[in-house]
Amino acid sequence: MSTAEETSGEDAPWGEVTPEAARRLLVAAVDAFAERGYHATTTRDIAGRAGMSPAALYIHYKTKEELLHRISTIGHERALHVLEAEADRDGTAADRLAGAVRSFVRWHAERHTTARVVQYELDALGEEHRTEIVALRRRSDAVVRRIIGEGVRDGEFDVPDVPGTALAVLSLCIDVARWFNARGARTPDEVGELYAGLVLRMVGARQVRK
Amino acid sequence: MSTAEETSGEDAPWGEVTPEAARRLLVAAVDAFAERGYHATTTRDIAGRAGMSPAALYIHYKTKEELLHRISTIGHERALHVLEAEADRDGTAADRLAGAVRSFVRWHAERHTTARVVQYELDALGEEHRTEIVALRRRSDAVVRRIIGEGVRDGEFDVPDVPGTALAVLSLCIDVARWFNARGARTPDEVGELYAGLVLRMVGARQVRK
DNA sequence: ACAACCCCTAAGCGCTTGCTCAGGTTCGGG
DNA sequence: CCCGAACCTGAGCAAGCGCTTAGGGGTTGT
Repeated sequence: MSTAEETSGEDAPWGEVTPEAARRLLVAAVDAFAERGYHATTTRDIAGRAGMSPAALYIHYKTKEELLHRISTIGHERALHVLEAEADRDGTAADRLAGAVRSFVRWHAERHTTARVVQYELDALGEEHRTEIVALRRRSDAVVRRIIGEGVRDGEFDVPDVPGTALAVLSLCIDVARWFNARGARTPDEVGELYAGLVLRMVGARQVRK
Repeated sequence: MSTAEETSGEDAPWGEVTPEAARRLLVAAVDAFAERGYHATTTRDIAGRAGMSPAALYIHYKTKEELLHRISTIGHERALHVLEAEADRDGTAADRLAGAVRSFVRWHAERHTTARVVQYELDALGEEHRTEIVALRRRSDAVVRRIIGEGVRDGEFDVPDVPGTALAVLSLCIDVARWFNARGARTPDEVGELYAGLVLRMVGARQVRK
C-alpha cells in the first residue's frame, strides 16, 4: 500500500496514471528523458530506474514513443490548465496576465524535469502524436493572446504587435524549463514574481492598484 | 573550383573551416543535427548529405562528438562576437542594449539552424567540451548584465533585479532559435526590432531620441 | 485445493550504431 | 614516367538498440 518513490526527483502529479507499475515507469522515463534526452535514453535505462527488467516496459506501453506521448500529453494538459485557470479569473487584464505568467513560470520551474521533456522533446514524437500536441500548444498561445488583446481593448495595455508580444511572453516562460536549476539561487516563486513584473512592463501596463 | 553548396539551407559563415571536404561535412552535420537532434543523427546520414561514404567522416574528425564540438565552439564565438560588437559601441545604454538584442536576435533567426544546434545540443558534448562552452556562455551573460548595469547606474533604466533581468533578456533571445521558422510570417529583422522594443520596456528605459 | 489472473523475468532476435582498416584513385613534382 | 602524399571507398566488426517470446511465481475467488 505504501511504496517510497525514491527514484523520482519530483513529487507526483502523475496520480492519474493508474496501474502503479505503469506510473513508476513513466516517472522513471521523465527523469531519464530530462537528463539525457529521448534519443539518448534506452528502454533498459528506464526499466532499470523503475526497478524492473527491460521487458516489463512493454507490458504497460506498446513502444518507447508511446511513453513520451503520454508524458507530453499529460504535461501539456496540466500546463494549459494552469494558464487557463488564471486567465478565467476576475480582475483587470493586468491582474490576469501577471497571474498567468506567475503560475505558468512557477509550473515550469517546479516541474522543470517534466517541462523539459514536454517542451523540448516534441520532435521525437511520431507525426500524428506531434500534431496532436501542437494543437494543445496553440491553445496556450491563444490564451495569452486573448488576455493581452483584452488589455489593449480596455486601454490598460499599450501593445503595437499583439501576436508578436504574446509569442515572446510564452517563449520567455517556456525557456525557464531550459535554464532553471533546483539547486540554483532562485526559487520558483521568485522567478514567477520576477517574470510577472517583466511581462507587465512588456505590455506597457499602467501600475494597477487594488 | 566552383562547387554548389546545395546541401545547406544557409549561406556559409563557415569560411574558417579549412579543408573544403571538412567544411562540407560540418555543414551537413549542422543541418542534420538541427533537423533530428544530435543523438538521432547517424554518421551515415551526415556523410551522405555531404556526398561521401561513412568512412570519409573519420578522416577529418576523430568522432561524431568532435564535429558537434567544432560547431558549438564556432557558433558560440560568432554569437558572442555579435553581442560584444554592439555592446562596445558608443551611445546610451538604451541604444546599446537595443542594438545588442536586435543583432543577437537577428543572428538566432537568420542562422536558426546553427543556433538550434548551438543552444540546444549542449548536453550531448563530453564533460570537458561542455565546460569549455559554458564558459563562453557566461561571457554572453556578462555582456548583457554589464549594459543593463550601466543603464541603471546612469539613471536610464529602472531595474530592481539586474542579474535576473539579464537572464530573462538572454533567455528570450536564445529561445528564438527554437520557434523561428524561415517560412513563417516574420523576417529576422522584424523579430529583432520587435524584441529590441520589448527589452527596452523590460528595463524601464525612458524613451530615447536621437 | 486449485484454476484464473496479473505481473514480471531470462534469453535473445534482427537490426543499426559509431567506428576501423586495407586498399584504390588522383595529382603535383622530379 | 614514376613516386609519394592527400583523400576517399567497400566491407565489416563489436556493441548496443528497441522489442518479442516463452514461461514462472504470487495473489485471489470459490
